[in-house]
Amino acid sequence: MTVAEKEYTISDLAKEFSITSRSIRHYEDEKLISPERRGTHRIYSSRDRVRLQLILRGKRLGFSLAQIRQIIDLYDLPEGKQKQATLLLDLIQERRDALLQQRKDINFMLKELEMLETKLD
Amino acid sequence: MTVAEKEYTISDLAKEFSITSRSIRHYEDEKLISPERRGTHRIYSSRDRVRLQLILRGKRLGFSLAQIRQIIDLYDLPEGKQKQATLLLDLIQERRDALLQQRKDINFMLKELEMLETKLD
DNA sequence: CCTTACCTTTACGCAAACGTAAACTTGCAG
DNA sequence: CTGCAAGTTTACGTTTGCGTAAAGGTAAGG
Repeated sequence: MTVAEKEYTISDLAKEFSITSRSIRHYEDEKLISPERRGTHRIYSSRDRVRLQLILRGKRLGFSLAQIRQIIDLYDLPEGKQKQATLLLDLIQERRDALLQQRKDINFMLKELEMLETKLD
Repeated sequence: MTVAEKEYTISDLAKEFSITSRSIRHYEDEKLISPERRGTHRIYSSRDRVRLQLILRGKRLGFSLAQIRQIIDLYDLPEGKQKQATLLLDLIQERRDALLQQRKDINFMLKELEMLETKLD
């Protein structure tokens, strides 16, 4: 007996994350998400909702949709399959490096903003 | 006696930061930087170089050139002038909030990447 | 059955951030 | 003086990430 999964319409998610339905459909066009279809209508699961959150996080970090897809694809690993594990680890390392650089940039800018603020006595 | 300031050509900086001269000229078109002219040629000072670094940092963080200009303009305050200090402080706070959110996003993603990595035993 | 709200696809539009080609000009090295 | 590399402007082209109709399908209430 499977517990009833939560389901969402496209506008449910659009409202919740303050984006347009158009954007969500666009992410689908770009293969970032692929909700179930009930007839013609899209039905989003909790997993889809999580994917959308990942997408938006990536966007806030300035990643392109293509890059975000790369990251997301990492989550959909065939579990046991680590055939190309090396490639994946490389990709992960690459992403990590970018994120660490970004964190440095952020910390630098935060310091600068602080200095600017005190300058305004 | 002023110490001789370092000077750079456009391709000096392009090479150093691994971008094209076209990009640098574009930033100038968008009023993000305005190097001295010696005849028709552009001459970049150390201050210009720092500005360029700021621009690139902003880019790595996913800010638009327009947003970056806003940030950069904060650095060029008329020193004593805090006439619109409130507006500026608001702007600074806004930027800071965005940066803090980004840092959260980064930390989240770093954790996720770590989990993914261990999943590849 | 009909309205109303919400969904669908298709497709053209648009701003941002450069790429790229064209057609010069400039400034040294030889 | 002559190359030749590197600079310049002008302007059209390209990609990304949606906005915005247009034209209609669908489901639930009255």
